[in-house]
Amino acid sequence: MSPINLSIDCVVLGFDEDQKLKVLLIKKFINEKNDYQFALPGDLVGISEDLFGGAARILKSLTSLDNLFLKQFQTFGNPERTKQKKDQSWLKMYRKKPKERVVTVGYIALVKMEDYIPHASSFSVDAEWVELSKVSSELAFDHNIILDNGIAYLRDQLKPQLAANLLPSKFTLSQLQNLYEILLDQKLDKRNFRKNILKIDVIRKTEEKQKGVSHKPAHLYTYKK
Amino acid sequence: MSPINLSIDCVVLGFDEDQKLKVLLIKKFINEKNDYQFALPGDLVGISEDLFGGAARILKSLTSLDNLFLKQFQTFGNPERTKQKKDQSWLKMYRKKPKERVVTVGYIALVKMEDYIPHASSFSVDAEWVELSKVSSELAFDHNIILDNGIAYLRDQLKPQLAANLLPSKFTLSQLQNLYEILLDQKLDKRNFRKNILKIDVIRKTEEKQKGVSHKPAHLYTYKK
DNA sequence: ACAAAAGTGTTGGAGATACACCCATGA
DNA sequence: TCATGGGTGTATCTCCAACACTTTTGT
Repeated sequence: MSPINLSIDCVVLGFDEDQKLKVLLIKKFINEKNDYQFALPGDLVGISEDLFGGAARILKSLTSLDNLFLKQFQTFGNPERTKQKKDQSWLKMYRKKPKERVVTVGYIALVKMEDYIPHASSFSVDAEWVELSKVSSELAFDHNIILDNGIAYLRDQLKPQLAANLLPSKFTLSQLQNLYEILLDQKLDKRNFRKNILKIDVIRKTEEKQKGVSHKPAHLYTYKK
Repeated sequence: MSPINLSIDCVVLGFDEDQKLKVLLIKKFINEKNDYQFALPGDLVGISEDLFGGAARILKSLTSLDNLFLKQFQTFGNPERTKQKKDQSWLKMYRKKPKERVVTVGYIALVKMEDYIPHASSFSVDAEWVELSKVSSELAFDHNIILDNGIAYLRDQLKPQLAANLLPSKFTLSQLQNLYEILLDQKLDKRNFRKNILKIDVIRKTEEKQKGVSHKPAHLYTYKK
């Protein structure tokens, strides 16, 4: 029986200073002519490597960050998922056995952009933050599906604690509200939002305020503990 | 690189006439002396078999039922998950390569006990419905963990539609409430429960009533559509 | 002085919760 | 006639949604 290969693919999300939700994509060169396609970062699972450990390894090699929010959300096992024509060129260049089936475990990772070190990637290719709405619909393999499922998973897991993993360590209430609005895909009432988030008692007002903004500077908050 | 094997394990739940939530376990004989252990039904994934299709195949061979509620909930990939001593005997008897790593995809299935045909199993072993609270803490491999995670998944996915997959096609409101109470692990107020479930308009009262009970017979309801 | 986002309370309505008694049947 | 679960309505409370103006800064 021909074996099934197992890989991990990561949906890595960041929330930028410009208040946009972005995903980290890998630019894969698929031939000698510098043609490329985008893909989610991923790799085959090591033979004695834990799945979570594998995801952490991929993340670390990509961002040099440890201890990210990192959660398995779904496994993708369509036997045809790596069989499309568009994907054969890359497979032939980089995989010993390009025709073998690959099942992949999807992980979602949240990173604070302030901690992210550009070009820390040890991938032999470029990593790039792409705004969600601008992601190509022609990612490698079934990565568009994986991405969509990852985002959907995040949306319905959204809890106040989750946002802590995307925001800088000090943030304004408007930034937090913004993030919520993007993830929930709906406008929220400012006064109600503030009432609610303060009531559940997970964030604390600091002494500091925003600087250099041409309007009333906002107080900065942090997550408790 | 030594390959990673991929399997599927199913947490199959039924809601009995005696109002207990039960899981379908396989009795595995682990040596020639008729010693056995219990395990979740599962199998290796066929080389060109879809994951969902594989789960459906296992379910069908076990219950002869099609079109069950069937949902992937988590993948378990601890490299040590099949390495415990208690599991070696069975592996040696039934697997060609008992030492190879196995990663397994967990599916949860809900079956209507009225549709279930006892002894339909084509497994060469016995299948047995076991009340959840009475399940051995020494299932094969990491199956206790898989079971617990499956139940937890179900609890927080609980929606009215879900219950339809566990109840007989005609049921009383008390049965429905009972099921909710078990899944949510809390008592619910009878009047409020009825108000709510009727308001969301997913069930319909039929003409029929319970028979042969030594108290006021309850109306039977069905799910709409 | 103007533009731009920060910050702040109150009210009405909907939905959730709490609660107790009579009814129909079989034994 | 008794035991058992079936079936029903109301009052209260809590939570959520709606809503507009003043403040502070940079330009």
